Amino acid sequence: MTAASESSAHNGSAIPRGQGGDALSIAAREIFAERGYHGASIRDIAKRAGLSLSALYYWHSSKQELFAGLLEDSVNDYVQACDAALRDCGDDPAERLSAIVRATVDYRVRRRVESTIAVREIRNLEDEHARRLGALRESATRLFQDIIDDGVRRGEFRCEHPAEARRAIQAACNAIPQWYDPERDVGAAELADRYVAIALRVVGA
Amino acid sequence: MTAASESSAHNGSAIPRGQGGDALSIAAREIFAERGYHGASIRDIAKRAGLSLSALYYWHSSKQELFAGLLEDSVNDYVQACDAALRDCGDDPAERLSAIVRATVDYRVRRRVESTIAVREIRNLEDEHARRLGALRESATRLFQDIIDDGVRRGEFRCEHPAEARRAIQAACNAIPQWYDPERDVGAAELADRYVAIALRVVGA
Amino acid sequence: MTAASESSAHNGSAIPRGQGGDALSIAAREIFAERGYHGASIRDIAKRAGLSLSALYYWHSSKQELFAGLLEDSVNDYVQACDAALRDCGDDPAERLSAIVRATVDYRVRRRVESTIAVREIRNLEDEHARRLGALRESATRLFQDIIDDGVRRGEFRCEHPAEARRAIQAACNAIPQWYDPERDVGAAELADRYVAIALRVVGA
Amino acid sequence: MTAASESSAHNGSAIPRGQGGDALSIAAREIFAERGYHGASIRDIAKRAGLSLSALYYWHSSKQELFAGLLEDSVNDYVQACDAALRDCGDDPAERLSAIVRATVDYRVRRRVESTIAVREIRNLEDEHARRLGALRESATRLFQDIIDDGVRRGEFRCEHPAEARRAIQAACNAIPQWYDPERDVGAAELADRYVAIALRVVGA
DNA sequence: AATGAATGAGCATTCATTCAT
DNA sequence: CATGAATGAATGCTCATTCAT
Repeated sequence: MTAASESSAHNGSAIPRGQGGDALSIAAREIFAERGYHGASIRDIAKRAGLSLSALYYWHSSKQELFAGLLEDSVNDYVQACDAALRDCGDDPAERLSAIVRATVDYRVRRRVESTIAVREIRNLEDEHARRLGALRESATRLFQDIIDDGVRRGEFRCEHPAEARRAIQAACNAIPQWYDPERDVGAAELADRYVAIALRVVGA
Repeated sequence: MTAASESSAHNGSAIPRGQGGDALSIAAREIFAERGYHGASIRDIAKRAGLSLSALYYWHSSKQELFAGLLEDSVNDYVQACDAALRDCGDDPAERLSAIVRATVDYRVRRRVESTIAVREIRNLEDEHARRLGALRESATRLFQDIIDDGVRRGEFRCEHPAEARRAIQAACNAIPQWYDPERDVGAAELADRYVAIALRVVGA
Repeated sequence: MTAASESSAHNGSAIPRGQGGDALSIAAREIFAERGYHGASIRDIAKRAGLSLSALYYWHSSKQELFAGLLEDSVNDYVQACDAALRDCGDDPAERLSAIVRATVDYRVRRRVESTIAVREIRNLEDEHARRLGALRESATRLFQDIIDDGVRRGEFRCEHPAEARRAIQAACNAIPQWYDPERDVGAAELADRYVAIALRVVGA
Repeated sequence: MTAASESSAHNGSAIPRGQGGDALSIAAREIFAERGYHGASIRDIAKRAGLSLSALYYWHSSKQELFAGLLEDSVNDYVQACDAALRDCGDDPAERLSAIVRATVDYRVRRRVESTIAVREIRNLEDEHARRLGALRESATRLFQDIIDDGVRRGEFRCEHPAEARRAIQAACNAIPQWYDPERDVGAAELADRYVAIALRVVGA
């Protein structure tokens, strides 16, 4: 807010670097995931980060900004992971669908905490943040949809209702953080294989 | 926020004496669905019901009880709908899977508001309520799982990971209230047909 | 409040006769004694009496009236008991002091519950009630003081500070309900003997 | 209500930053003494301290803790005053009884406000606090009882019921804050003399 | 003689946030 | 970078009381 805010802290990426900032981001992620946006109190977040309430306000200008920063980073990372996966493969629809499902499952497993928030708490974003995140999310949706539509057009997928197919596949992947336990369940790679198989069946590959 | 708030009880004419309980349940359903458990304030619920805060406490002993009652009713109804659907069909796994998917989609469409709560807000139940609802939910899960396992055993379903198949199918159905808009999207029956088709593909029928 | 209030219910004695009224008075006595005026809720009083809240309002026009009625009856009874005790004895100061102490101890033991209230909760009376009860209490105080002053004047009591003596004796008697347990401690008669002995020592009889 | 409310902290000049805790304790003492635990609202306490409701919660975690802290401090001080008084005198029972009565009267007069609370409001303590304070109180009681029992054993006191004697003496001292008015009544030293004389008579010294 | 339904004011407490240092 | 102290608005809930029957 003062001179300090000209430093690297508040410069676009809403999650700042530095010890205090990192601890806060981690704590916020956990607590938002555990209790949801309204159930989480910034007091508890600061306490878990081992910092004072005022320190939190040094790094983030409000609860909403802290929350939005988390979500934005997470969804950005996810979209980038999808882009990267698609960049590394040809233009065969089945191959591309496999790649994006694999990227999605992988992300939901490896970053379970953020995913919990991203999947369930988006409605708590306000105004500007909501618009920006909504657009990002839609871009991910379009990645899926384009692949499926392309497969149908080429005759490689037999699928009468491509929009439903896409929703079903995304819903299945997005539900993973609700039940997945890394200590009890299969690893990310194996799980991805299984969801790829399911997705291919859903589109009638 | 959209259709829901127009169907609210607070529409000019006052609530007839003695019918406050119903108005409160309806208002609570809407507001919990819109804002989640922690985001909903009992003051707002009472206001939408057209009653005073104290009247809410005359009918329900706490916010948690009001919330739990809603969830319990909803999940009970859903399980009964599944049971009824399965009672009316033979023992062919494909037929049974179709029936339960159809019942699920139908419930999620017709009772979108409760479904939103039941699907997303269960974690906010405390103690006793959580235990009871957890058991009920698990019984619904078992209905799905038993059908799929049976189909695999009989060789009618080709499906290497039946637990994953079940999760995918349930996740897809449970996501419906998040996007479905009765004014824009297809009717319940048609939607059920589409999800039955998807489910049968997922299990490899 | 309506025609019913012309009956025997609200006619001076604030504690009405009749089943409901009695049950309420007993319950009120207990709960006011247990939790004090502000700690007691009329809901709990009605519940312990086995009646509805509205029934309480049939018999008593407010919490304050119910409370004041209890106190008034109790203090009236006490003053009458003192008067009666003094009427039955001669004019010897020691005899009279013994009589009034005996009457006081007896009342505090036999009507422990009311005494608890009368001793500790008088300050919660409002306006009119406070004035009336204050006067009554003072009349009891004067009974004590007159006896002691008389004894001093006659040379039967050797006592330099009669007001202090009176306060000490009353305080000792009034503290009885705070510790007395009828199942563990000596009976009322024996206890009265002991306090009479103490009182006579205090005034230097 | 009378002298107390004039000594309140809320007298025009605002509370200096960082000294809110003291102002709150003083205000709480006064208001708890005036209205009792349940009759006192923390809003009123904060208001009299010249602070906001939230500031009260910055310093004290709950109404109960605030209340218990006051009581504990007061009873601790009293027990220490008794200990100190007894440390400075020989082992003659009459001398010791005089010392402890003098300390008690002195405390009840000098710290009338806390004494009012400590004497009348202990029953409103919960759990842990109640246990701790109960033990402290009992230790004070034992100080009295041991002195009296010792006097009886040595033949210096003639007293058939030492427990009753102790109760009477304590009750008389504890009642002082209920009637004592520093502007109208004799000073602490003179009052202590009078109560010492009464106590010595009660035990038959 | 009593009830079920409702109310407005008040309760203790927690919230996100700000200020001064 | 970070803190301790403070705030106003809101929270879930209970209170004494009243209304209509």
